Amino acid sequence: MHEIKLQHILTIVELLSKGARHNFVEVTTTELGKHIDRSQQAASKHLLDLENSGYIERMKKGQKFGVRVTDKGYSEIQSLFSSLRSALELAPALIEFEGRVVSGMGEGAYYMSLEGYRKQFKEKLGYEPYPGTLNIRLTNQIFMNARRELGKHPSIFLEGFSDGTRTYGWVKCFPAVINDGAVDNAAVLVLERTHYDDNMLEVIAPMSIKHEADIKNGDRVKVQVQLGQIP
Amino acid sequence: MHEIKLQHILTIVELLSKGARHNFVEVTTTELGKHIDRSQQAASKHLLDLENSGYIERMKKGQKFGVRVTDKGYSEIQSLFSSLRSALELAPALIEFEGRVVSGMGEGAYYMSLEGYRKQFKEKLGYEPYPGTLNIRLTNQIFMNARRELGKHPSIFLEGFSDGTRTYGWVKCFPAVINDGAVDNAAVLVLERTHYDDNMLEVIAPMSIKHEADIKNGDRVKVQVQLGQIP
DNA sequence: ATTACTAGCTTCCGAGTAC
DNA sequence: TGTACTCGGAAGCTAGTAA
Repeated sequence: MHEIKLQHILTIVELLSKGARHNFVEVTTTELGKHIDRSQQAASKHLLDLENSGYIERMKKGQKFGVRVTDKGYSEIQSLFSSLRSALELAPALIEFEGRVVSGMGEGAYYMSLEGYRKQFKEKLGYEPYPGTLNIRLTNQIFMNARRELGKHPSIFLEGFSDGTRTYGWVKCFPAVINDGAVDNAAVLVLERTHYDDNMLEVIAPMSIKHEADIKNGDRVKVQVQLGQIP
Repeated sequence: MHEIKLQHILTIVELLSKGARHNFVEVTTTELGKHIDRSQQAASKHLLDLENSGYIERMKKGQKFGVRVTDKGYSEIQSLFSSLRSALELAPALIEFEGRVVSGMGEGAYYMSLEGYRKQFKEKLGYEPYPGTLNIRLTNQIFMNARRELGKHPSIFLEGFSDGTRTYGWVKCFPAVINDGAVDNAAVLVLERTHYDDNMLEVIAPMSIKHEADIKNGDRVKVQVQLGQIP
């Protein structure tokens, strides 16, 4: 895969940023060492190794050297660059949860039916949720941790409001898919004032999820939250 | 600059491409070692080190581990990515030459005045060259090497032609700047059939370069060839 | 000034193996 | 199966120094 030794990466990068792609640039080993945070001797060794491997070329220029990165050296860095890019970009923006359906306490359904939320659902999600949230108890510590950090990610944000008597907190919605597509327009809710623990996941959809996905209380269920779809 | 150890880069990249940015993914040290071309023990050590440094988080998941890259780990990779990008992109596409002006042999000027070339100059460079090329003898081995490889780069290409009697070879033109801008619309020529050595540089411009830049035979002169401006 | 050799130290890795 | 310990060797680094 990567022929080049990792230790040499910073050295080539430093040379490239000095313009050594097309020109022989004057670089002293002392100066180079300082930039890559190594000793002068290490820098010298790097240049020797890189030269022997055909990644750079050097020309005596008085006492110093002129150094240039070869095509071979350049393409090695490009290759590494591509690896990094795909690792960073392809990181699927998708958080998976697994758990068991538990009977809803009716509470979520009540809040979601309030006019102050319903009109925001309609406006921002494009539908009014089926009256009744799906409650999922997460089974693994891993998922509980992920649940706890869900709120950090960009979300569809419903403002809190007041009905004169009391105030209601904000709600963050995360588009989600149930059981690999059995329901594909659900949303996981994160409430400002949650009434559950971190091991509970509350999910809504335009239709009854239990009916659509044919699941009942106690069944295992998979929820995939889609990140990166919110502008 | 980069806190992360270079040896750990491939490990994190591998984890990220498995989706470990947002989820705890199951990875065995054996499998991981195989991907980063190290032993199982090395992979295990990497994970331990990365965990202790706060670049990844792990959760026991049965016998295996669930591994996730933390924000800290992610931003380290992003930082390295940025370094690579600027090294690759900012690599100034500019080749510098230095040499001394020598008296032209008149030959270049003759060829450049031929109708077959002149109309191509007008069309592709936007001007007809001043009758008389500037001839520069390169002073340093470094520049001679660069001169030799100049022809490999993308250029403004003038086709060869025949006048019935004899044929004339192609000419590659490279936009160039003389003495830091004294003349900024010159062009270095690389001829198919060069009449000079690799240590000679032939330059044209719409006006007399000697007059514009106030130089005479024997003077030192700097020529900067601009690459990457040719589509 | 430079570059780069040598010696010695530290880090990293792989094999064997415990759990 | 897994992970990760110890240990011996290889690789990488630094300091000193030669040229």
